[in-house]
Amino acid sequence: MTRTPAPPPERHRLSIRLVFDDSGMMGPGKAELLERIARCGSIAAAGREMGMSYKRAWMLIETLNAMFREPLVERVRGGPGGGGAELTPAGQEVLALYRAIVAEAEAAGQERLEAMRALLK
Amino acid sequence: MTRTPAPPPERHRLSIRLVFDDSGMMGPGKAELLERIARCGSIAAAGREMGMSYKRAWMLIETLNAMFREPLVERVRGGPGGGGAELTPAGQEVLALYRAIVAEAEAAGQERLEAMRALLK
DNA sequence: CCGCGATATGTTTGACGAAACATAACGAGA
DNA sequence: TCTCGTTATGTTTCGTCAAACATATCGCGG
Repeated sequence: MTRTPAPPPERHRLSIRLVFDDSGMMGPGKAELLERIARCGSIAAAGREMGMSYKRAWMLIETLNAMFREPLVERVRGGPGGGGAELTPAGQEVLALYRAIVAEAEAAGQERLEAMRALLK
Repeated sequence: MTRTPAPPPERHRLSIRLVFDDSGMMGPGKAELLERIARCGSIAAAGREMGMSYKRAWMLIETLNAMFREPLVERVRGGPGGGGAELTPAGQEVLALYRAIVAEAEAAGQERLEAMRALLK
C-alpha cells in the first residue's frame, strides 16, 4: 500500500500559492498549519491533526518565521503543559490576509472556473 | 553547482493551480507549455524553450489530453518538418480560461497581496 | 530510398525531499 | 527531584519524481 497519512490539498477548487521571488512562498499547507496552531496552542498538536511529523511542522514554522520581519509563531518551552505555541499579531494578520486573498480569488474566478470544469472528462 | 535548467515558476506574484479532485490539476507550467506549443508548432520546440526534456513535455501534454473530454493538443508525426503539434479549439479555450482566471484572481487579491508583501523581511 | 525532424516510449540513474528514528533540553508542578 | 509534554535538532533511511540515456516510428521531400 502507498499509505495516505496527509492527503495533498485535494478537494479544493482553487489552490493558491503566494510566491515572493527569493523570499519564499506561502500556500494552503502553511496556512492550515498556522490556523491549527492558533486553535491547538502547540505545534505538535497541530502537526498531529494534519498527519505530519512534529519535525516537519516545526520546520515549516521556522521557515515562516524567517521570511517575515516579525515571527508569526511564538514558542514556549517547558511549563505546565510542557510548553506551547501561539500566533503573534503578525501571524494572525498574515493568516487573515491569506484567507482573504484566497476567498477573493475564488469569488473572482468562479464563473470561468465552472466553464473549465465543464470541459473535463 | 546545483544547476538551473528550468527555474520553477519564479517571479510570479500569484501562483494559481486549478485542482479538480481526482481529475487532475492545471497550473502555470502546463499553461505555459500550451502557450509555447501554440507559438512553436511543436512539443519538442516548446519544451526546449522551457528547458525541459521532450519526454517531460510530451508527458504533460499526454496528461492534459487525458483529463479533458477532448484533447487540447493535436499531434502529427512525420511530414515536411518531421511533424508537429498544435492546439485544438478546446486547447485554446482551456488556455484562455486559465489566463483569465489568473488575471481576475490577481486583480482581486492585489491590494491585500501588497499588504502582505509589506510584512516580508 | 534515405535522411531529417518530430512524435512516441522504455529503461536506468540520480538528486531531493520526506519520513523514520533518536535525543537533548526546558520548566512548572507534584 | 522526578515526571510530563513540548520545543528543538541531528542522523539515517527511503520513496518518488525528474533527468538522462536509448530507441523505435512516422512520412514527406530531395
